[in-house]
Amino acid sequence: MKSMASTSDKILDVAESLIVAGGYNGFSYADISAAIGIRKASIHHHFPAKAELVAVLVNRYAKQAEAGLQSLRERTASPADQLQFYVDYWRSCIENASQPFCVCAMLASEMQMLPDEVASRVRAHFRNLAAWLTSVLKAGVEQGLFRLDRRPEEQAQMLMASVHGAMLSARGLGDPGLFIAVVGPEVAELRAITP
Amino acid sequence: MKSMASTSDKILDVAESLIVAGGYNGFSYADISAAIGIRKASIHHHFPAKAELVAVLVNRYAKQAEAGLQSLRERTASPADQLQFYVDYWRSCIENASQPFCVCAMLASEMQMLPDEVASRVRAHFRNLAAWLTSVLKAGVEQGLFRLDRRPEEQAQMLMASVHGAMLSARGLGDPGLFIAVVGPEVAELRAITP
DNA sequence: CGCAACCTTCCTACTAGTAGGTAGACAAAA
DNA sequence: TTTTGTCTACCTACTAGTAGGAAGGTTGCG
Repeated sequence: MKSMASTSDKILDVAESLIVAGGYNGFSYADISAAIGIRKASIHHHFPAKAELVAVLVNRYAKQAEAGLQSLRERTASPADQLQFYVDYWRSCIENASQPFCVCAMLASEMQMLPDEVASRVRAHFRNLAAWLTSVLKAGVEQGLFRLDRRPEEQAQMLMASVHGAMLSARGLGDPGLFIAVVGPEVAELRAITP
Repeated sequence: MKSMASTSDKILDVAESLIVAGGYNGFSYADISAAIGIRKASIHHHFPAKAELVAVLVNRYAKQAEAGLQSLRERTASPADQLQFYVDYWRSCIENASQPFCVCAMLASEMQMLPDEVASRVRAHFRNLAAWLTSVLKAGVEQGLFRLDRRPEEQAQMLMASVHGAMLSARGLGDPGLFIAVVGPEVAELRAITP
């Protein structure tokens, strides 16, 4: 049997899904308290302040994401497949509603009123993700798998925007299938243009 | 002299900019009260409940947007120029920080915890925007200005996602210029593929 | 006209409930 | 014994929302 998560991990897990649902101002210690059967004060023992809790949460999220992307790049030979796996990961998250939005994308929309300690970590994750996409695109170009119309840096930003925008459309229109309907062709186009 | 806006319009104006900054849960009647020098109770006189205020606000926003897009289609001959004006509108909003995010995109990210009366209006605006983009693309194809790889409906969804995703990237990375860096090429590509 | 009834807008003063956060007691583990 | 985790009980500030009334304009009517 597993499920031996520590209390602080449980707190972060619940907070994460609450943030995905409603953002930084969309949840409270009371919500977490109710969800995991612990008093508010006990949460303050683990995370004295809300800003700190979310900062730790974003740290953990970014670290997991980076590890996932890193191992994806190591284990998967083709940059084209790396991109496909990345997109499929989000497709399944959104379609089975397990995590229908990116934590950092959610927080990025509220950037203007986020505590500094949170905002800077969100920015860092955006930079990391853009860098990973850039490196995958570059590798793909070197291997003759992709031919890009733009510089890899620009194309990576365009791809990242598509992914986040597609999440937003899926939410806004209440149609999970929209995610892959938007992102799928965008990725396919990179592979198709191989003259 | 102008600036003879009614109190309820002032309330909506302030609420709009507060929502753009922090979303539905990111503002309170007290914030509006402080911004326009009126008591909280007076705001409740105009808008009894918060959900109603935001519903009216989204209605107004969607109506203005629809009128703007409609007149753009009537006054501007080329579908290619219509698209360009649309994108440039947002570029200037973002670059001079006058309204650096779409109200409905902001609310769409919080969709899961929005009151029904607000959520349905946000969905409606997304549908309207997608429909407008679709019709512009269709007209462009008919006039031989665009040649799309996908059906106009799909291409419109991809374009809408790019626009929203680009707004998010500009925010998340704190770089207003990113908006046009992402959306510009996306639009240019539609025009370029005219064999 | 004069005057009352009404309506709109705003106010002060309040409610019940929730926000994030604190102090200190207690039990179990190291 | 000290540390760790949890608890009860509490605090202050703020949340959306309500009650009741004052000021001023508008309308209808004798």
